[in-house]
Amino acid sequence: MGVKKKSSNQNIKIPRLRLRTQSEGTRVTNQAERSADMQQRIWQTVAMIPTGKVATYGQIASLIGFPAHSRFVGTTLRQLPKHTKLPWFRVVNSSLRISLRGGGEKLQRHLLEADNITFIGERIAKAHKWEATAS
DNA sequence: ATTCAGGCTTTTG
DNA sequence: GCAAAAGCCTGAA
Repeated sequence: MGVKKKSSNQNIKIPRLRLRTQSEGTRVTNQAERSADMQQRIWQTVAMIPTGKVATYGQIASLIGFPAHSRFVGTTLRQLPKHTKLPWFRVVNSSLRISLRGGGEKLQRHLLEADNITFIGERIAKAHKWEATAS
């Protein structure tokens, strides 16, 4: 594969989404529109985490092109409806630990274990970290 | 406009 | 490995 790698950039394929057109009759600010677009990208990226793998918030943020927005990834996932089809539970913090506090932690771990993911204490085995590769 | 808290990350000690 | 501090960015009050 004659792929030239520049700096520490990984061979990651970033999903390209069309910017949605302005909805009629509804004026949205540029900022709101940008956030909505970021959320779309977050959803799409999270959706492609394969079963048995986990990604970090920062990893998702980098994949969508905003490496400094790891917290926003968390905020976005938090707002998901309970019945969502998105595998939100496959996103963990940079220590490969569950960030959720309260009852959510138990649920997330349960869902991850259902995906055949192994824990070492509170930490997820490194082998489970998802490495997005160019297809 | 300002302040604060949030499913974060990285650096230091 | 862990705790504290500092960055970073957004949404809500």
